[in-house]
Amino acid sequence: MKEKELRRSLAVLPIGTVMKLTNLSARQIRYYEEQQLVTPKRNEGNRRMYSLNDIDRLLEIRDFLDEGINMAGIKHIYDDEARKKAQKKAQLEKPLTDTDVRKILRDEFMSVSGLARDDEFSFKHNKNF
Amino acid sequence: MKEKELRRSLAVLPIGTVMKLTNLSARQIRYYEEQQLVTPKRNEGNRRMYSLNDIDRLLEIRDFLDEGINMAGIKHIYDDEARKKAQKKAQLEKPLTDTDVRKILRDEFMSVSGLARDDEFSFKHNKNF
DNA sequence: CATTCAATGTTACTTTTTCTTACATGATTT
DNA sequence: AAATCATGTAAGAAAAAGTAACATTGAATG
Repeated sequence: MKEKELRRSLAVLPIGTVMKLTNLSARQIRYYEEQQLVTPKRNEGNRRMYSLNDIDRLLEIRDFLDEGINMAGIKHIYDDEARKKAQKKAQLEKPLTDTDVRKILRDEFMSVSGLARDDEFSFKHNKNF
Repeated sequence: MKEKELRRSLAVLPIGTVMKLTNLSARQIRYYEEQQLVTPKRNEGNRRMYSLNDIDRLLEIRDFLDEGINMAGIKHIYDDEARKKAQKKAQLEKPLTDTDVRKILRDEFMSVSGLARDDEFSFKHNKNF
């Protein structure tokens, strides 16, 4: 469903439309952008252009505000989300390095065997593992 | 899926966006409207606002033109479509009459059996079928 | 071949929309 | 009370879009 994703991220809506769809004022919408909660594209003439994803985000912001959460709170929520997403993505993108694999195996081994001493069973410095 | 239908018919796009999405000039888009091939909404300020359905329609028109079909031809196609759709809708709204049922059955029978002659197998004038 | 017509381009001028910036205001928070 | 947050409002400039008229081009037709 890559197609749908693309459509939802297409910046095709002017701010006037967004105002109607979200019941937010232009001032509010621009302010939320200033606060980095949305990042609309700009067209050649410097007009803000919004995607369906942006609309969703703005509706969500509106709901958060209605719930009494302030800008800082909302920012925090989105920062959290972004961090988690970035981490998950990073994991999926590049497969584990050798070092990662060694670390995971060692950790696994340790937790299973209960070994935690730097003894003959340690993998430390064992480049051939 | 009434939700989706609604979204697709929401007039949210200004002509500038439509130009980009369809690769048509403003002149072309307005001309097709003049020819009644599309009927965008207008906002309070009299600016044309298009829906996703309108976009589809315009892309289709573009394709027809590319195929060498002229306005008249395209109009005809859409008129046909509209007539068929209206008919189907009318059918769905009020259940079939006895006459309709008889006609449908006869047509079906004819096409299956290959009979087309006015002979002893004909249902013509057989009110009791 | 000259004419006509359909489809589109172009230009001029007006109105609407959007932009930025600055200042104002009513709640909170400190 | 002073500061800060979220939003409103106003001014002036730039961009987008509207209509209307005339221009161009390619295809069909007498």
